[in-house]
Amino acid sequence: MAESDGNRAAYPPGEKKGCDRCTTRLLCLGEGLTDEQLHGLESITHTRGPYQTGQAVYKMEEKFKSLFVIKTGSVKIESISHEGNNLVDGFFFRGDLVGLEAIGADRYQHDAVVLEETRVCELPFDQLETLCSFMPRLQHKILLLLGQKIRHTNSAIVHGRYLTAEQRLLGFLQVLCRKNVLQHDKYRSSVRLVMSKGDIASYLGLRPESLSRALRKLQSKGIIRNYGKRVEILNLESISGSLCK
Amino acid sequence: MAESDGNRAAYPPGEKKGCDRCTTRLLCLGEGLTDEQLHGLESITHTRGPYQTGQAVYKMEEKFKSLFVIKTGSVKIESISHEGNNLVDGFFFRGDLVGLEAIGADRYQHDAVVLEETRVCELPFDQLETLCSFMPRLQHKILLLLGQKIRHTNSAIVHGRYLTAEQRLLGFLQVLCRKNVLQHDKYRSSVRLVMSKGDIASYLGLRPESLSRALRKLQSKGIIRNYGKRVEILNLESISGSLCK
DNA sequence: CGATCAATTGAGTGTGTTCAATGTCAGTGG
DNA sequence: CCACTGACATTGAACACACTCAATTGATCG
Repeated sequence: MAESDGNRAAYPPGEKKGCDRCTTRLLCLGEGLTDEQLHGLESITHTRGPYQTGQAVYKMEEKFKSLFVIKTGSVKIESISHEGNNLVDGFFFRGDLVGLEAIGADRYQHDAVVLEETRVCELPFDQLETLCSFMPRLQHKILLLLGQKIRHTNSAIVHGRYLTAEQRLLGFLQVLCRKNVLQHDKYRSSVRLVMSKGDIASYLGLRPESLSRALRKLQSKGIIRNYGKRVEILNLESISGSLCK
Repeated sequence: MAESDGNRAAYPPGEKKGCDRCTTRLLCLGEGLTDEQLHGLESITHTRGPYQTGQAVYKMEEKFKSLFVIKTGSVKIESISHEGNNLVDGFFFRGDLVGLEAIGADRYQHDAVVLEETRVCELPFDQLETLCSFMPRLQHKILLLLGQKIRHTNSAIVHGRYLTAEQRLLGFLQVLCRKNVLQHDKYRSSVRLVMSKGDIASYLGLRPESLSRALRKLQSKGIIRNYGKRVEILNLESISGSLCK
């Protein structure tokens, strides 16, 4: 769980290369599969990277071909608004599956840009589909994931509409806490913001200025502490409270 | 294509009852399947209804079991916000597939409430999954639909965030026009609003008051004409213009 | 060390909200 | 047939929150 335990250590020497021993063991897809099935899944995957900050795993112009699982690092997906601005549509972390939005489309719907040094597993989608036909358990898992994605996206709509800037920010920090845990004792947890404030603002549907103000406000309320690229959450319970109010 | 050609006419006498000859021929799922495959699909479906205005096809409390295809009529899905208000999350019309949000969840995520006399086909999801294992084409179709759903929901987020009340309303009317066509010549089309203004407002993330003002504004601009439960769109091109501006 | 970009802060504006009042329409009963 | 009712829709006035624009500070990198 500690964040600095390197990636190398996770590959026992003598192990076969590639995804055979994926750090995350294809976290989101693999759980619940037999070893044999897992092996089948791993046989179609390819490791990619490491990508450096700012590089793209895929871009909007490219034909949709594969999904990607994040082994280490983090990724943002962004598109262009009608006005020509960059719009951040999501953040992904270790174990997350990226590219679901493009399923059934001709091309990717976003640029998937890396926020730090990042390695991923590529899963060619047509092969994944074929595999699903032989592995009902895997098929089930994929459907489940897509359902989750739909639910999550749906709740983001409510999130975006009916909540104030402060509430959105708190919700975001809460999610970030769960996904990207660094330290996390009962009353105090701290999050490293791998993405820029501008990206966060865009993701939350705010101007950077408004985000900045919201941060300051929460700090003055004693709920968080803003150290630039690191935010400390002092008062975790008040989060859920604020969200429900 | 003509919308008033009844449902009975689509069932040749002597044909087996049920969904064997679904009016919509399982529009969203069936296309591209062989007759034999289609028959397999239809063998797991059950007709439900007619439901009357206000009745629920399914409710939040119920265990997720089935997806539903709308044969005739229309449906809204709604949930409860943190503050306890009703939130309309979507509208569905003939041929649409309802319930995708619940895939992989324990229970349905919404109440699916009927807006007029409505008939649906029930598709038990576990049977659908099993069927998919034997019919890669169907599996592909389902995945495609889920992808579409994700994309659609995603774009709704942008929709909700960066557009003014007028723009949202225009976008909504545009979609409604495509789905729910009554008359539709090149410069003039008219939409019947099966749902209440309050539902529309909720769906667009507005107060009913704001929606009302937006309607008036667009009318004064000569883009639409508001006849209570029917809206005439006078100036279809200006819609896309307004959206991009 | 200056250059550049990100983040912050301030003042003024605008769009949608809130709250309250009025208007409209369908259904019901006198 | 008309008055009454209750839900839905519209309108108005004051307000709140996030936006815009502009200036300042801070961080990073050559």
